[in-house]
Amino acid sequence: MLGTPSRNRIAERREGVRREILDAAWSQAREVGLANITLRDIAREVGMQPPSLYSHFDSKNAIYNAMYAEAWLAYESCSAAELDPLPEHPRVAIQRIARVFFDFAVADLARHQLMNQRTIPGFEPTADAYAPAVRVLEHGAALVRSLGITDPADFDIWVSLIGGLIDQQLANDPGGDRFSRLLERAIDMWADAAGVPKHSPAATRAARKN
Amino acid sequence: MLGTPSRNRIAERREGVRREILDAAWSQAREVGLANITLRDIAREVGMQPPSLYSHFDSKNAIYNAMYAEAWLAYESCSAAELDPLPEHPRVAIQRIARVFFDFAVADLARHQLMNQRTIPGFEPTADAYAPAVRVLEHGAALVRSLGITDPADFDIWVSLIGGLIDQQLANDPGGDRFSRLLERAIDMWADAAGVPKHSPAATRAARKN
DNA sequence: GTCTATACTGTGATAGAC
DNA sequence: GTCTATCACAGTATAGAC
Repeated sequence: MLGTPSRNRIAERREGVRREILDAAWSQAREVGLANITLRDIAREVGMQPPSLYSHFDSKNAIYNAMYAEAWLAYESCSAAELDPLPEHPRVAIQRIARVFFDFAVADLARHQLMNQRTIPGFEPTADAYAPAVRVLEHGAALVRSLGITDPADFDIWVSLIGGLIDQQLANDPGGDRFSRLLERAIDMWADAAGVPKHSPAATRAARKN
Repeated sequence: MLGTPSRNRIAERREGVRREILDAAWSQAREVGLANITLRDIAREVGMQPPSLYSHFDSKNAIYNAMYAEAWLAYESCSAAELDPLPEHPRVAIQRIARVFFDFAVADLARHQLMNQRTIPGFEPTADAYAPAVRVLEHGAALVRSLGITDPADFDIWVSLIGGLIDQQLANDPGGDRFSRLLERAIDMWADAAGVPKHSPAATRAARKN
């Protein structure tokens, strides 16, 4: 058995190559745009011949697919870190969730295009890759419900509002904060309409006693 | 001079060919997706050889450019028709503008992608083609100002809200009305926050007398 | 001026030797 | 698993017939 790498070692190495390919794909995407990456450039950055990529991914779209899953998993752990503990005050909580999502999206145009827009012509994520995305959305919906928002229409409007501001920010003021500045105000507007309490839970409890 | 077509005839014919090419491009875009049209398919639909397209357009992006201008011009005349006369009641007016834009966008995915998203990799409209778009936006801003909304931030939020609902409708419920149904409610929410009068101008005038 | 014929470059993808 | 060789197809360019 000496000199024969174990199954684990082989799997590790293989996983390492996949990582290198994906890292190269991300760096290319940020450099030339998500839609403009080429297998040749990725291969060159990794240090192999273009067809060799096919030993690790079935197609270019399979690379996009892995990147898609990766992006949503990254957001999932980012939000887990940033939104725990969730502020007790519903207004503050809803603002915070919106802000975390907004900033994550705006921080990386290529990633946002992949996660939230259908900007790659033939690409659609597989069910596996899509799973984290629906998990995040469902988690957000549950959080909003826990704040007393029962009408699903309110959740849909909340999502649309945040997404709309993100798109405008990236399209019409990239690198700036023209729309980012408006997020709190817009969410507050929504919270007023949806009936999110303006005061803290403690104040709500105190008021209820009267 | 007999048998020699006049300058006008030639220009007309030339313009006719341009129209045929653009029509073919639109029909292809709706069939296979905006980003997936090819010069070969366009040429075949028009009945000429692919390189002949270059007698009429400098490049594929020049075709996109003409389509872009055309789409915004189409919206400009659509909105002129649908929004004249603009309802006197500010709430009704703001709802109507939003609805006209929403329906125009949702009616044609390819057109919306071209007008409002940066979905074509290398394409950016020229200043000429962009002009109708800024005209429409400025016209919308002026309309909103005329309704008493003086803070530009309110206009930005209004635009983001409509755009966000359009994107969600097209991405998550194409052909349906899940988000279309929410437009009135969302705009009303915005109008409340922006201070658009709830009652008619006549009622406002009457109230002011007290 | 316009169209045809042909070719060039770059793309994703495949086959088979090692 | 990686390589070399090659394919099919895209957008693009140009030379030359009409």
